[in-house]
Amino acid sequence: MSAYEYIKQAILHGEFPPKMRLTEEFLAKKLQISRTPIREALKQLETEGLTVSMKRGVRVRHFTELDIRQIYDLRTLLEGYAAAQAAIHRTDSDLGEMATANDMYEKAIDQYLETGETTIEDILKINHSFHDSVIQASKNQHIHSHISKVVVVPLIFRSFYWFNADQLRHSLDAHKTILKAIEKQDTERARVAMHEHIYHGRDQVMKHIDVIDQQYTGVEEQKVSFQTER
Amino acid sequence: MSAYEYIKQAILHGEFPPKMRLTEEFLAKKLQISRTPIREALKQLETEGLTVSMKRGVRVRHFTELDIRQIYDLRTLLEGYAAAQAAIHRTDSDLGEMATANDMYEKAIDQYLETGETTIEDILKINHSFHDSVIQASKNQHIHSHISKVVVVPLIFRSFYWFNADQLRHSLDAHKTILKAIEKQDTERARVAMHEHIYHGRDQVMKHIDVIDQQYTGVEEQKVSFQTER
DNA sequence: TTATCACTGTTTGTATACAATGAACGAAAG
DNA sequence: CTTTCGTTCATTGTATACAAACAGTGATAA
Repeated sequence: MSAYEYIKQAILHGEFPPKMRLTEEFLAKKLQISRTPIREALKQLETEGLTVSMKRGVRVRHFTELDIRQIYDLRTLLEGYAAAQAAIHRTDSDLGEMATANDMYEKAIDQYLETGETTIEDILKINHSFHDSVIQASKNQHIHSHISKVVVVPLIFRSFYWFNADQLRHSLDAHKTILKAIEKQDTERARVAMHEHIYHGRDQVMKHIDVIDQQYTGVEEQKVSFQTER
Repeated sequence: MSAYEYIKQAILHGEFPPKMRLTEEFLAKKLQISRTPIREALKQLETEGLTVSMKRGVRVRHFTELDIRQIYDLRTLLEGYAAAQAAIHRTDSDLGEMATANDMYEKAIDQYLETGETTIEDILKINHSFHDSVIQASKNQHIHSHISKVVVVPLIFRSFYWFNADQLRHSLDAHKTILKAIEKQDTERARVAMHEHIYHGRDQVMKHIDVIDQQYTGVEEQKVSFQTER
């Protein structure tokens, strides 16, 4: 696993919480490598928007409620467009891939709810692969990088994805609706269905956002908070 | 000027044409600095999509006609959304900035056509600042990075922006229409006006795309072409 | 002739040393 | 007591040396 992937995962899994200061040396010691590859990783994460480089050091970016809202707006716009384009350009093999991803999704959900041998992580991955297949079917190569940038942020809050059976079923139904619209080449229906699906996901995240905000206060070094304390 | 800015400018100005191989040592010697900052610059350019890293070396990305078409589709989507949001969220000071940018645009065009003391470069910059002011008025902080990624590619072809008087006037009118719609908070009109404006710009670029494609054949090293020659 | 293999040179990947910079701390002066 | 200045230390920025990887080349064998 590259330094980039490691740090990204650590951030997304909450190991490095928002506002935490990431010094190069600290990460280098942690990964047992030199600072050089660390710097590259940090630069990349910064251009992706996951970290913010201050004058001194790099910090994990803190996303406010407004940030999440705006990011979801963009995701809705982009994935809605992808769905509409997929409805135009989809081939039979595209439909096959989307259907496969969705079948796997259904199975994973069943397994998760019944036996518990499938984890939420697995479900998120499979969900992701369905969305990917839609993007692929849109035949716009350039849209992918934009969406991946916008998709990653909510994952920071994945620990709050305590999906219950209803939510999971609802999500599966949404996928099926989207798939059907793309199959029938109904562009507007595909776009709207994707819109609703993503906005529903946003609502789930927003429910927990204040809990999240609380959890990460005081992560930045005390020196900084002392100033505020006056 | 940082290495990143230098290389980016060089690419956008056609000094490093598409498919050209950019070895780190070459750039380091050219800029009289070590490879370390060069590597960072290249990594950043790669995540922005201006260069492509092969197994051996980094090359300036070659954009096909399809690429340009798809990139413009995304730009239309994003800037159209920005215009619509601006129509909702614009403040008086936003309107002021947009109006100022547009006044400067008008003056620059007049100067360019009459006295010639203003260059196309200047006009492009001012045009850019109008679009920026719209994005700013949209109040979505995150949209900016997406648009800047998508705006930069057509600049590679800026040498083909031989705008005539008609085109420049048309562009100015479009700006005015957009501005008026945002002022009146007519979201749909703002979006559509922006759509038309950008698609018109795309058409200008597409007219010259085959000329561009021809110009840059044979830039890659001969060793590669020899294989094809059989 | 063609395929395979080892060798060579070029180029990237990584480690490390040192320079530059900025923040924190403390001392001195108002 | 507060402000300002300079010193010190932590941290990033840059250069450079070396390791690793890969493409190209030529030799050898089928």
